[in-house]
Amino acid sequence: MTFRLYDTATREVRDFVPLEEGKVGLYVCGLTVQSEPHVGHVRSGVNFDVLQRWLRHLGYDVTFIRNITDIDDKILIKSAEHGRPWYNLAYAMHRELDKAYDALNVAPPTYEPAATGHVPEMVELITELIGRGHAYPAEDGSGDVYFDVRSWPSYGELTHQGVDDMEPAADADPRGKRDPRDFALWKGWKKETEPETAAWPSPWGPGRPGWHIECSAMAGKYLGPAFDIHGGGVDLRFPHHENEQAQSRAAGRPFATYWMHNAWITTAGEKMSKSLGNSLTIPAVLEKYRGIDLRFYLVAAHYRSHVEFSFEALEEAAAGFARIESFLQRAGADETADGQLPQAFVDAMNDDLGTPAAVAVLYDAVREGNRLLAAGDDATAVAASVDAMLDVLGLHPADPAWAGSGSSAQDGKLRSAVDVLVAGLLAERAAARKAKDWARADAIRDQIKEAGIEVEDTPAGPKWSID
RNA sequence: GGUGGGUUGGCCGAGAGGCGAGGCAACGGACUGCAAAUCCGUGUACACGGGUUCAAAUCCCGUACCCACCUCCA
Repeated sequence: MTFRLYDTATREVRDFVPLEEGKVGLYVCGLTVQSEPHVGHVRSGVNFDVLQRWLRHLGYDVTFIRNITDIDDKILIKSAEHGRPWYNLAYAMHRELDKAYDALNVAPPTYEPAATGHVPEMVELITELIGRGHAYPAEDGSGDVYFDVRSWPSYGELTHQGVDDMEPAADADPRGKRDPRDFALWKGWKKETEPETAAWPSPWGPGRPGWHIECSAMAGKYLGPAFDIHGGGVDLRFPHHENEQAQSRAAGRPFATYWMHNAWITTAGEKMSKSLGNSLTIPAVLEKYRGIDLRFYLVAAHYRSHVEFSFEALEEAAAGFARIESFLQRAGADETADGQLPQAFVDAMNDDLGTPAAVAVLYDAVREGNRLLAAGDDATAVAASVDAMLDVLGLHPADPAWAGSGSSAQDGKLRSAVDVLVAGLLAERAAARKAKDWARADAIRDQIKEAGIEVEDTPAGPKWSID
C-alpha cells in the first residue's frame, strides 16, 4: 500500500504523489509566540513530527519548514501590558516553545523561519500582487495594503465557500478596504500606539507584515513556488490558509498540493485557547507527567480526531505505556537487532497516519512478547520490532532526547543510592522468606512500600521500582 | 445565514455494510507462601426515529444535542 493522506482541499484520502520523486516539501504553520505553549499547541507539533518521521522512514528526503510568527497585534498588546519590548516577549515565548518541543521529542524542522526575518520577501510578493492587480494600497493613507478578494475568482476554493456567503466580519475595520472581506497584506505603522521597532520600511511607508503573507513568503523562499504538503490546525483553514493560497496563486505560484489539518484538543468541551488556564501549559503539565507519556497520549489518538483532554485519560495512557516499557526491560532489548515493522503497522501508518491502529499493533506485539517470556522463550526479535515501532513514532524510551525529562545523571545516582539501601532490606526479607516467616517478609515489603517503592518477586530474584 | 466535524461499552479511543481494533478499569482462572508483574478468559457499545439491504455502528431520510471556522486562535 502506498502512503495516503486526507487532503482538506479535496476532502478525501488521496495517494501521496510528491512533485519530485523521492522528495517532500512540507510547510507547517507554527505558533504566534505570544504566550506559554499549552497542550493544544504541541499536539500540532507532535502530529507533524510523526508525519515527518514517517515520510523519512518511507525514504523521502524531507524539507520541513515550520515558521514562527514573532510580530502581530497580540504580541504588541501583551508586551505593552507587561511593559517589556515586544521582541523580548516573542523571543522568551519562542524559547519556551522550543523547550516544550524538546520535552516531547518533537524533532527540529529543517528550518524555523521567523516572520520578522523575511520582510523583504514579503514586500517582493506584495509588489508582485499589486502589479498583477490583486492588491492595492489603502486609499485612506493608512499605509495598509490589502488583497483584493473580488479580483481572484477562485477565492474560497480551499474551504468551499462562496465570497457572498461569508459573513462580513463584525469587527472588520473597513478603513480603506474595497470589500470588507479584503485582508491586510501589509499594515501601516500606527505612530501613536505602536513602537518604532515594530515598523519596517516598505514602498508603502513603514509598517509590518500582515499575518497571511508571512507564510506565503517563507514557504516560497524555502520550498519554492510549488511544494507538497501544507499543514496546521483546523482553525487555520479559514481565513489563514485560504488567504495564503489565494495570494500565492494570484502571484502565479501553484502552492501546496495537499492540505493537512490537525483537530483540536479541548478541555471541559472548550477550545483550549479560550478556556483559561495556565494549568495546561506544557511546563505545568510536565511537572506531573513525563514528556514521553504526554506524547504517547497524543499519538494514540488520530490527528484528525477531536481530543477531550483530561488528566485521567493521560494517566490511563501512561499506565498503558508503562506496560510497553516494562516489556522492553524484561525482554532485554538487543541494540544491535534491526527490528522489522510489522506489516499491519506499516499499513496503518500508510493509511493517513493511522496511529491508533498502529498503537494497537504495538500492543499486540507486546502481548506476544510477554507470552514468549512467560513460556521461557526468547523474545528479543519481538522486542526489536517493538523498538522499531516506538522509534518511528518518536516514543523510544532509550532515545537520548528524553534525557532531559526524567532520567538524568542525577537520577541515576539517586537510584544507585536507593538500591544499596533497599538491597539490605531485601536481604533481610529473603532470610525471613527462607525461614517461611511470611509475616516478617510481608512487613519488610510493606515498609519498603511505605517509602513509595514497589517490590516484585521474579524468577531472577526480587526487583524494586519507584511507584 | 454559510462551511465543516461530532454523539461508540464503567472510562479513553479506533473502525465506516457481514468476522467484537486496542488500551485503562473490573471480575474469574493460571502462576505466587501471599502479592506484584505476566498470560488466559469474561462485555451482546455504537444519540434517537424511520428506511434501503439477505446483512447497518457503518448507506439514505428525519430529529435531538454538542463543537469548530466565517479576516490575524495549533
